[in-house]
Amino acid sequence: MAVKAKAKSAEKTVPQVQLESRTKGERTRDRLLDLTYLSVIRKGFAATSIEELVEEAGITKSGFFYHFKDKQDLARQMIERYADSNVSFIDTLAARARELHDDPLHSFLIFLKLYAEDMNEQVDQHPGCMVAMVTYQDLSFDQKTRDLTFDMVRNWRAKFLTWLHEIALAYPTRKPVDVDAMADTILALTYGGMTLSKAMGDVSVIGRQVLMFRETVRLTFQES
Amino acid sequence: MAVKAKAKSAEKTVPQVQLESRTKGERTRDRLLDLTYLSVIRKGFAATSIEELVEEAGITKSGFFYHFKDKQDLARQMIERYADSNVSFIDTLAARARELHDDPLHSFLIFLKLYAEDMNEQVDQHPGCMVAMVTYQDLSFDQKTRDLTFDMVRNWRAKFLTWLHEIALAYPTRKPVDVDAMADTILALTYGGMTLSKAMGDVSVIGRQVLMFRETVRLTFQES
DNA sequence: TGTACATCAGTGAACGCGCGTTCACTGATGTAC
DNA sequence: TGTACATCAGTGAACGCGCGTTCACTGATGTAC
Repeated sequence: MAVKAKAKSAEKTVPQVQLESRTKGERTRDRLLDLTYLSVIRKGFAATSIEELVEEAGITKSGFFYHFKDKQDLARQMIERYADSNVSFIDTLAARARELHDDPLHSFLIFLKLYAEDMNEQVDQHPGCMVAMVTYQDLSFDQKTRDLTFDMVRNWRAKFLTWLHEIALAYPTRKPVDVDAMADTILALTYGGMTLSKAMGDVSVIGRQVLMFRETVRLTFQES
Repeated sequence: MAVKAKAKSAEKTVPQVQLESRTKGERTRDRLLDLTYLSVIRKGFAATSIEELVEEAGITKSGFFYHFKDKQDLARQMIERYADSNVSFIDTLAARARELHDDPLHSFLIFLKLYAEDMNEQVDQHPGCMVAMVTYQDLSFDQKTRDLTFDMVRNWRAKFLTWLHEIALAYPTRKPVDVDAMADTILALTYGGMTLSKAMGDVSVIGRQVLMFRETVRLTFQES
């Protein structure tokens, strides 16, 4: 979420008031996508009305249809943007962990710690609950949108799997380890933990689950 | 899901055709609740229309309002019935496990095995995804309905917690164990595993996750 | 620098459809005497 | 056993509201010459 704008500013010598590199239309579109995201998480996609979105965005309904072909288009664009930011979130965290330790196991343990901390902070803006939404409301979203979501899940899963294979190679164990299931565990604990933390009103659930899992990973590969 | 009907049959000597002890109205109401459950899981509550439900049930829309005050009433009754069957499902499994072994740890391990097997079988009819639905669509359901759901979660959690405390007492460990987090893990893996298995099209996810967790429990308390 | 045209980012009014809900009515079954 | 009434489990028609979508139009900004 760093400050990114302001790429090429003043070529006309006159230092115009250009604090924002995006056009007016792009800003409106982004605002609509933000509002959609929040509403979908709170109420589901079917209960998210265009009427309501445009009121919050401060434009008219017809203005909405200038930006989006129809409601399905809105869903697709929202999910697309969400998936992108989500993948880059994980990539950043993974890169940081790799940076802090060369060994695959130790960097993975660091990654899990960073992940747990981040999850505790993100409280209500949980990334990933979108996956649950799309999964359980499969008739509200079209095929393209669902595919985007599931690709994201597979993407995450594949990343974890590669990493775990690397670890398994460096740390051979006596008993065989089900690395596939291990890769799934992070995702399962994330999605389930989010549900649970919302239901119980306790934001620390995911973090604690991930830390417990971290201990399991450590013990699995480090049984001296 | 055993055969339950047929309590008091023929008091009038004439052995009337009374294979079903429930009245006609009760049967219709139950059918509506079944259809609602399936539709809510597939599309969410807001996207579940009364029109559609009554068509599938073979009655008219006004017939629906004979059974339910309004749409919220439908949600409440559906969740209520669902929560009841869910609690009794867990209770049955737990009782069976206790029956098979006296020791709290071993019966718990048996319980987890039974639970894992059941989850693999229930495939599409996953109990508990209702929790995710209600949680993520909190504005579609009224307070009463949400409370019912969250009470169910707390109910489950409390049962696991009691059991784990019993185990911790019988099997003291060197390092302190976070039993609260452990109780949450079963729920988190269930809810997250369901999401994941729907997203990946792989029904075995929950079962494998629970079995991995089972191993963790065993190692935690049985480190010789 | 001024004019002509194109694109951007919308507005305002209208549409038809489906949805939840109401209301007066009804045929079948149950119960009282 | 027959009649009177009550309850059960609905029907059929109508309602108003909100929603997604369309369409003709428009003021502001950008670009070409």
